Amino acid sequence: MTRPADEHDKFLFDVFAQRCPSRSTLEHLTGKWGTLAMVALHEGTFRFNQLRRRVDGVSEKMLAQTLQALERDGFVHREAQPTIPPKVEYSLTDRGRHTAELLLGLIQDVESQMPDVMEARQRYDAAR
Amino acid sequence: MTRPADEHDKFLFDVFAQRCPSRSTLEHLTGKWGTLAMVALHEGTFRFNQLRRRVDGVSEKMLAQTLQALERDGFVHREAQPTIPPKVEYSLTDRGRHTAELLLGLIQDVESQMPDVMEARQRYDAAR
DNA sequence: GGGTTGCACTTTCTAAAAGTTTGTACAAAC
DNA sequence: GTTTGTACAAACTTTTAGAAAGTGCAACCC
Repeated sequence: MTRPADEHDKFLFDVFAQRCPSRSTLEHLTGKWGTLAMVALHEGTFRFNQLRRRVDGVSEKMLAQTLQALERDGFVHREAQPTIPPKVEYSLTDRGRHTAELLLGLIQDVESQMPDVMEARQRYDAAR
Repeated sequence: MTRPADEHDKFLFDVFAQRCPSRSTLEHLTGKWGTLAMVALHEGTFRFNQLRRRVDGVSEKMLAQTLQALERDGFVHREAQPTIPPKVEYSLTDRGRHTAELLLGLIQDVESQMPDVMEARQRYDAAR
């Protein structure tokens, strides 16, 4: 008799191990644009260029790449209409929405800590 | 009469704006090594090379750089003894510990979703 | 006592990633 | 009929990450 599957899986993945697939998934979510894309999509459905304007500073290439990685991991749903000009709508999957909430919490935490962060930076820079 | 300070600060920082200082703070935390370093330090105090072994795959240069950024932002505390050989201990500040808990939650969420992620990847790759 | 190892980095060099620009095939607005 | 917009892909350039070596000494091995 083997252990139940969910108890087993708990120990199968470890982000601290270099080769674990969870490492790349984490990077897709926390990479420079991953977090911003996820949290933007948490606000609703976006078309490609709409999303690009929301995520200030992202290049077309990187947004496409980021969205492809997130779609492949099952966080983002891509709905394309094969019309000309093309119309593609991006939204979160159920799983994506769940994770986006954690990322949203993180962003809000960071924004609220910024006054303290700015102060810490000044103290650090002054000390040299 | 002005608005109270905390209500004001809420709107002062926005990660979606390219030039907002909160953008770089978020990147320090969520960058490739930031998250791993924060969560490792959540387990306790580490010396430099000890941490390097814990965060599998990080180079000396990147770990030093990551820790400096996190120290400057006030998430990490650095305690150096000017002995030979040098002894430097890294730990989280109170603020760092608070944020590290959010990152830990994210990591655990990712690890537990990995079976689904692997399945999603296979479906995505099979569809071409 | 001579060689290796460990410490916490910094500096230099190269490989990989990010960013920029151009091209696509049309359609609608001007 | 020229410009604008769509959602990218491909080619090229710049920035960054990673790998390797250097530092200055002390403690261990044999």
